[in-house]
Amino acid sequence: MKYTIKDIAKMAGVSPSTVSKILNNYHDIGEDTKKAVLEVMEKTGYRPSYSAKALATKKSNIIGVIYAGKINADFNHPFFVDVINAFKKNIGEFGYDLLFFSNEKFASSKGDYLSRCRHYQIDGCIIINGDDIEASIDELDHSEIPCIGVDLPLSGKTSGYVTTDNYQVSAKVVEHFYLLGCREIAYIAGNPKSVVSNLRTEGLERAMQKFGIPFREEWVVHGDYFEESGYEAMKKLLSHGEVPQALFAASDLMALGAIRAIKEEGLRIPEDIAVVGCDDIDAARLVDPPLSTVKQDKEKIGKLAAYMLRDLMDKRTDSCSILVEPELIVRQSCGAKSRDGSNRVPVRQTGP
Amino acid sequence: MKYTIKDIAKMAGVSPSTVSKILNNYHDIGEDTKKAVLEVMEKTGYRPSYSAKALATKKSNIIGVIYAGKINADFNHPFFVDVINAFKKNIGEFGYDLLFFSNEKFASSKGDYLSRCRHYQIDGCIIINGDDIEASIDELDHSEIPCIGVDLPLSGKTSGYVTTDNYQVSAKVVEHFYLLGCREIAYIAGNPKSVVSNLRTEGLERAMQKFGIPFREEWVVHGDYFEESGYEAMKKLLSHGEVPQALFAASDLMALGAIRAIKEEGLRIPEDIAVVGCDDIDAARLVDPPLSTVKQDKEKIGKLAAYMLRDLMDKRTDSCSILVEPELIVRQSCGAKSRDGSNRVPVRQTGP
DNA sequence: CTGAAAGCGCTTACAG
DNA sequence: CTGAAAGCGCTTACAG
Repeated sequence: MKYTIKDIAKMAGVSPSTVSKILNNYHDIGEDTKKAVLEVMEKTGYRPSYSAKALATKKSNIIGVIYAGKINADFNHPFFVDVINAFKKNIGEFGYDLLFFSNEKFASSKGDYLSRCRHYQIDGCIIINGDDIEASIDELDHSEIPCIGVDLPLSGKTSGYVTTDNYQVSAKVVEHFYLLGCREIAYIAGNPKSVVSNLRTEGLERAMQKFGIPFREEWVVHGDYFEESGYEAMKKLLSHGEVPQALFAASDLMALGAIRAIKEEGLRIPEDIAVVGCDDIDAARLVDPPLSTVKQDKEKIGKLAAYMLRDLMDKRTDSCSILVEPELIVRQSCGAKSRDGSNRVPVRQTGP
Repeated sequence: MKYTIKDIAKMAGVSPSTVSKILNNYHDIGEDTKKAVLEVMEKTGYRPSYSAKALATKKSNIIGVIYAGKINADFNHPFFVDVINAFKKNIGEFGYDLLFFSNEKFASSKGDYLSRCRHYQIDGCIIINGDDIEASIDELDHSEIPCIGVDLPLSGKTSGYVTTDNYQVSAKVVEHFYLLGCREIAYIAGNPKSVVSNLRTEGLERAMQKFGIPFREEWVVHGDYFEESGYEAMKKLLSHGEVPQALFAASDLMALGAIRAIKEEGLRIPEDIAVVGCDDIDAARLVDPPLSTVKQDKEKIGKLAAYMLRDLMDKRTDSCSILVEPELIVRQSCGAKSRDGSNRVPVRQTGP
């Protein structure tokens, strides 16, 4: 049996308006009336209709989740899945549910995000960055609907974004290598069309400059984030005849591919080449040698996104943006730790 | 500017009823009228209000996604994330969006899934199985709302479920070991409270019986699916003094933990102990030796769930259930393939 | 402190 | 083939 606000009103001997006010925590309600109504609600297990409320208030308590642009995989993206997870948890505590747009049905009008948000009367959006962002994201960004970008700089008046400080990602690695005495650093970058990837390359270049390490173009090669491309990239790097002291790969998978190539050449890790990856995937700690890597604070990113979006929706803040510090996870592949886990004193000689 | 059905009607010189009929593809509409209205819609970029429609029709075009019971992680569960991904893709093509319930806000009434589904006028549900299922799942299962369980047998008149054939999971491993000449098979099981885990244990027992292999209680030990528990379990197994010819672990992570323990004892894989895991996580193909494993067909499970739910919602079918075949992925850890990838003739002697 | 009434934007018999 | 009217279940000024 499904009850409406009218039923409850009748059963409690009051008007629907009164019930509505109790539902919405108005304070000018008599104690006795309130108690009586609450009792009826309890007894009947009454639950207000969501769509009726949404229709009347033009508010939905629903947050839209958009995977913008081309993205390798929606849910099973190793980075975003954790971010969304943390986001869901935190925004859930504010009473919002999450609506994932299906792109398939509306393939033609897929881009028309604003219309779709209005259609559902979405209260706010979280937009996950892929490659080749559609133009209509811009439209949404600059609409009246609050949006938070993840790894995607938004500029609308009711928008904000959270990103890992991608400069720091490479800067931390460079610093670490520097302190270990490595000056010849090779780099396997990601897709040169990706904003994130380019920020990291830039960060690497700057950090090396800062430490007075020469940045050599021929030691930068691009992959596609997957293992095979890391293998190929490393083969190419080694084909020059020179062996770099250290390697930074923009993804753990590429780092693992590179390690395979290095081993095939009969070189040792970290003795001949120190390796650091990026992402901290599960496999990183399970392979041999355990892979040092840079980890993004996905929990914090998701949580910040939730809090920022809430503030935006409540009009407590204007557009805002935050950079989150990445963390360097030191395992054995970079040579800073010996197999038994103790710290090792850097013994390398600098320069050729 | 937001248009309503009234605006469109006025601009096209017809009644709202007519517009509504065009929106809903009624066939008794004059060609000219239709064309005129469509034109206005196009020009204005009109999008009907979702909540108004939902209120009037009591249909939402939204599918609820419920993670029932305690589950280690919602989105980043290695198995379910792929299932949901495939589900989303397929159900999206039927025009449905996905609503993920936030459990946090409603912690007290968390269990009251039925109310919440009615509240949103959810058209159907997909329910993901965790441990210790709440009683209210049962209520939902037996309600008028169509539900599909994943790894969760539902019994309602408008419910169905899809599961991997968990008997086959262990049966395939046993058969494989048998053909390699292994008769002494140890097993690291999962949580003894988990239905799935118990089905697999049962399947193992039966299959071994079928092949005339003795099932020894002392060679079954339980873990919690994570790496450390696999390590501990293997230590325990080896502490008996006897070394099994083969090991099946109910998760890849436990298999990797076990491999660590085996290596520590100075034993070789697969020469001394052949190992097969379960899940086919990324790390499985990246470790040394690459881990043989059993893979569930997550794509198919997600797709079937979508099709079955659609049929249930359209009342094209009654309750239904499907078992999906698992697949054995042969790599090097089980001894069937040599390092160079060629097949190896089983050379083991049977028995002690 | 409480209630009558209009309105949110659709759909759906029903009449013509 | 088209339209007038009632209804879906809430909220919100407004009056008292």
